Order: sequence, then structure tokens, then C-alpha cells
Amino acid sequence: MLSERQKKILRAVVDEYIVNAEPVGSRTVSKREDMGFSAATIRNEMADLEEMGFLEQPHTSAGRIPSQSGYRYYVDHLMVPERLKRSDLLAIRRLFTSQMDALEQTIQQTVSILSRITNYTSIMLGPELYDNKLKHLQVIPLNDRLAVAILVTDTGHVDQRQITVPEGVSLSSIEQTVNLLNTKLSGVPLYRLKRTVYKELFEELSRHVENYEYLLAMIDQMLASELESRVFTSGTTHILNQPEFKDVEKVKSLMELLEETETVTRLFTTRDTGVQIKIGYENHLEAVSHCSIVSASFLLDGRSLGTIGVLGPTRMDYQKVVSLLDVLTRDFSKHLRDLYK
Amino acid sequence: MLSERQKKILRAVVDEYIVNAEPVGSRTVSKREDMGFSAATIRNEMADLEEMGFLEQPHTSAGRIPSQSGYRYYVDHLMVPERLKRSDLLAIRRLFTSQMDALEQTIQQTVSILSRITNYTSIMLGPELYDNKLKHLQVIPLNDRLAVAILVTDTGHVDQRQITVPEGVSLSSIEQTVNLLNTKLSGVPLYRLKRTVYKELFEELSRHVENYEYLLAMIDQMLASELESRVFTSGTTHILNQPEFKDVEKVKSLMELLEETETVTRLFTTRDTGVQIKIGYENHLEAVSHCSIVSASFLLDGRSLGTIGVLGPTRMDYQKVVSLLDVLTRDFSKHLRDLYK
DNA sequence: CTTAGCACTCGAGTTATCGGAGTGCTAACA
DNA sequence: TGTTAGCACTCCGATAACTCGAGTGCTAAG
Repeated sequence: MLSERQKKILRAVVDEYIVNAEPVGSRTVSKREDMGFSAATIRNEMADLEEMGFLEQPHTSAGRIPSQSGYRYYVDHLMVPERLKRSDLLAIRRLFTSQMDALEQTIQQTVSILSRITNYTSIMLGPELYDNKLKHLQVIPLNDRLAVAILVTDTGHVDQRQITVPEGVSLSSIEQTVNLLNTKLSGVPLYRLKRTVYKELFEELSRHVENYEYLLAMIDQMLASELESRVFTSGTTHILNQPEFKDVEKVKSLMELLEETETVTRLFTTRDTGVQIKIGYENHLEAVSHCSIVSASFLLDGRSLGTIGVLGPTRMDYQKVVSLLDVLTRDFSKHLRDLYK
Repeated sequence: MLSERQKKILRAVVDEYIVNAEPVGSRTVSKREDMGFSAATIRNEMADLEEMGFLEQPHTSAGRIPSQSGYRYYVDHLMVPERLKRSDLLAIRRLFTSQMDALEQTIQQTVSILSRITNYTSIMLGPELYDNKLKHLQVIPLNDRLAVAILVTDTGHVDQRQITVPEGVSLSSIEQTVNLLNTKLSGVPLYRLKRTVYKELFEELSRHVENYEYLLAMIDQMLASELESRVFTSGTTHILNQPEFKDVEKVKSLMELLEETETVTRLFTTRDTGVQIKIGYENHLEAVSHCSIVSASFLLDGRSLGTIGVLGPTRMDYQKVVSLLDVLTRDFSKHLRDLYK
């Protein structure tokens, strides 16, 4: 257990280091407002804090920097979510009150504003579609062998796929069948679509079309791409401003990581509600061992629909990011509610 | 006019520098196969080549590196497009002979393979849609006030947009009108769509719907987004491997540039047919003053539909990139032809 | 328990040193 | 006249030596 003074000092060190990215010395700390102890006292305490593992020294006779546990303690017990700037708050509100755009556009704007305010790379996963309900299914022929299949969900998401009709199948028969599917499947959630088709429509279908397997495969494919996670990114270049990324190698490994959808999804997905913070090695990945990821889910009816988050150096402005994400997920959840109800 | 020997030497210097990224000395050149002159002779010639502006010295008593004009001369007169590796050629062929995917997917794969083979960042613009013909227009209502508008072209491109129906307009009237538009406008090229609507359908429309301006505006919006240039990128991180980008600042300015669709479009667009090479300052942009851009258009019926290109350091493997782009644009053009005819 | 004082440490930044690759020039040679 | 060997010279880049100062830990006094 830390004494009040130790907390105060740890807090000061982290705050200072977040701003300046340089080891913090005892003198610097002692000079802060309402600190009220001499450098020597601070030094003793700092030595203790180091022994406890909250601070570390890059080398003897340098100041201290927070260790990973130091950040963890700070994040768990010391920091106070920052009051957002009016202008930032306004910009966010405007995002969601402006005339409703297509969802994808709103998402892109959201991610973009988040990265602009924080100056970190920001990422959004989802929103997940798999309990969206089918609204409309349609095949539009382009020529004898080519057609476009379109799927619309009740939330207005559209997926399309070009299909080549194999020899021996007529486009008209496919159209016919799709029309049937369209009326029968309307309102069925996507995740149940496949099952419904197989179980309830199998018989009927085999009466209607000579080559129904083909159709089923097509629907399968569309669903697969529909349900796979979608990643939106913004502000990738911001990390280049951080002094911890003056080394090109680090930049490279991070950039490469950001291009792997799957890894990004894994890193950012959060099970809990509320803002989640993962610091350094807590991410279990070498490339982000000097990064922190702050993320939060947005909800619809208490269900997590997707995640929005920020990637930055462990020396991150947690106070700002946390309150920002808090507001953003709230507003985005509300936006989704407005949009779909 | 350069003597044969000078050409041979310039060629050797460029070739060597492209591989090693280090100033090339006279000894190195003289030791190359079928050079057959002593270092001293080479030195004299190199001094001349420098005077003519084709080579430069980073400092006295270092080897020579090609100047921008050096590269220009090399590209215009010296290089011999390289025979592609069988495996690369095969990979490309497979791209286009595999079962036809949606165009967007093929594009992404094309760009991706280009960057993988070259190890440079590669980019594709287009394909332009504006002489695509309208195939299908449809509005799918989601609820009382929200709907999705879908536009399909004869090439299978799908654009969709969520629309909010304003007070005082009924969704059914909009659907009705869109049906009318759908039959009347089918087969009209996109770039003539607007004019056609205004000129030929104005009267008819105003009879059918109380609030047709709204619809027109919607179509306008869709077209706008339809016609704006589309940029596909791959292998952004490859530039990080180039020694000329060990400095983070350069990386940053380039990355930021790559995020500006408009600039990228401007840089890569080529008027001419065939492969175009722009070296360093020929791009008229500080951020790419140490880069070369090699790009080529792909054609349908002799018309340029889009561009595919590569961004790398001026010290680029032009011989490889040029022949690669040559094959790629040919094959892609052919693919488009197959797809749409 | 706190703090002033002080010797000590160590890295960052600067300057000095050194080796070697590469040049330009000269003179000899074909 | 063109080519080449030889050689003195240049200059970069890597390495070592040096200095400076911020910051520490320890001690002893308040």
C-alpha cells in the first residue's frame, strides 16, 4: 500500500513524463505546485517507489520513468479523467447530430476525429452485423453469365457480390429463387440465415431450382464476408510524432501490425463494458510492448456491437483518452439507438 | 551525345547504385564483366559524366551516384526492361484467370501482388466509372423515414447510400418515382445521367412526385461519390525498408502524402499511354523529391480507365518495375475487356 | 522525519584521432 | 592520342577521449 505522499509523487512523475517524455528528476517533482517537500525527501520516496517496482531508472543518475506497473497503478488509482475541452466536445456532438449519414461514413468520421483530438492512432471495430435482420435480397443480371447479388439488412447495411453463373444454370431461375428467398427470409437475423435456409427451405428450394447448391454457396459466401470483422483506422501517421518512434524499425513493426486485420481485432476487442486499458506487455505482443491500447465497446440494448480505441505509446495521456472514449462510446451507442429504433 | 563507353559506364553506375545504395567507385565499375577498362580510365570518364550532369559526388573522394538527369538518361536510353521471373509472371496470370471475383477484389489483389513483387508501395487509381451505364436503380425502405438507395452499373459496380426521407414526403411516392427512373434511365451512361434526368424527365417527374427536387439531389450526391477517383494502396510499409527512409521525418511526410487521395491521384495520373516514369523533382512535390513514380494506364477500347503505379526511391529498379507494369496493365486491360464484353 | 550538503556516477554531446576508400593528376607506355 | 599505373591528397565515418551537468545516494544536522 502506498502512502498518500508516495501516490502524490508517483502521480507527479507519470504526469510529468507523459508530457515531456524525459526521465523525471527529484528536483522537478519537488518544484511542482502543492508538492511541498524537498528534493531530498522526494528522492528517498522515489527510491522506495523504484524498489516497489512502480518507477525505474534508465541508468543510475538519471531521473525516473514510470514502469509498466507504475502506469498500471496510475491508471487504476491515481488519474482523474480529464474534463474535455468545449471545442472537442462540440465537435463530437456535431458528429452525431448532423443529418444522419450512412453508418460507415459516421464511423470513419468518428475514428478520424478521435485520432485528431488525441494525436494517436485510432481504430474502430464493427459494428457487428450478425444480429442484423435481412431486409432485402436481390440478384441483378448484368449479362448472360454475370450478375450482382445484393443483400440489405434492416440497419441499412448493404453488401454486394459479383457472381458468375455457371454453365447449365439459367439466370432467370436464379432470379426466381432469390425472389422466393427474399420473401421467405425477410426479417431473419443474419446469424440464423444459413440454418433457416437449410432447414426450412431446403425442400421448397429443390423443387424450384435445378442447381440450388450454387445459390446456397453464394449466400454462404456473402454471409461470411458480412460477418467478418471490419476495421476502420485513422491517424496512422500520428505515431510518427512520438519520440519513442524515432527508430524506423519500431515504426515498421507497428505499421505492419496495423495492416493485419486479425491481430488488430484481437488487440482491441474488449469483453468488459467501460473503458479498458492495456499497457505494454499486457497486450502480449512484442510489437506493441511499448504501446498502450485504450478501448471501449459501444452498446445497443446492453449488447456490445463494436469497439473503438486508441493506440499510443505507454506514455499516453490516459486521462484525456479515457474521458474521450467514454463520451464517444456513449454518444455512438445513442446514435445507433436513434438510427435503428 | 555520350560515347558508347560513357553509356556503358553510366549504365554500370546506375545498375550498381540501384542494388547497393552506395556511391560507386571507379574500381568497382572497372571490375564488372565486359567492362575492360582500367579504373583510371573509368575515373576520367566519370569526371566527364559528372561535368555533364549525369553523375554527382556526395563529397570529394567518394564514389559517384546518379543525378536525376542520370536516372533520366538511363531510363530513356540505357535500361533494358527485365525479363520477368517465371514465378512472378505466373502469379500475375493466375490473378486474372482465376474465377472472376468482384472487380474491387481483383484490384486489391493486383495492387497487393505488385507491391509484393517490387517491394515498393503500389497504387491503383480507378477504374473510372463515368462511362459505365446505369443498370439498376432502387430504393429499399428500412422504416418510415429511412431507406437505402442502390445504384448498379453495367459493369457490376454497386453504390449505395442511406437516405433520410424528409417530412412531407412519403416513401412510397419516392419508390414509385425511382421505379420510373429505373426504366427510363437504364442504359444511360453515368456522366449523362444528370443531364438526361433534367432534360427529358423533368416534366414527367413533376407530374409524379410532389417533392422531386429531393430525389434529384439524392441522385446528384450518389453520382458525385460515384465519379470521384478511387485509390487503392498496398505495401505502404515497404518504403520503410529503403535505406533512404531511415529518417522518420521523410517517412512521415510521405505517409501523410499517401493519405491525401487528391495528391496521390495527381501524382499518378498519366495522360500518355504506356509506362510513364517521373523522377524526383519531376513530380513537383518536395515530399517525393527523392522518389520516383512509375505508372501506366490500363485501357478499354483505347480509352484510359485508370492507372496502376509504383512509388519508390529514385534509386528504383526501373527495369523490373517497367516490365512488370507493362505486363500488368496489358493483362488488366484484357481482364476488363473479358469482364465487360 | 525532513532537509541541506556533497561526493559520485553516468550519459549525452563535443572534439580529436585514425584508417581507408576513392579521387585527380602526372608520367610512362602502346 | 588514348590508356594505364602510380601516388599524393582528400574527406568521410568510425572510434576513442573528454567534458559537462543533471541527478543520485548518503550523511549529518536541524
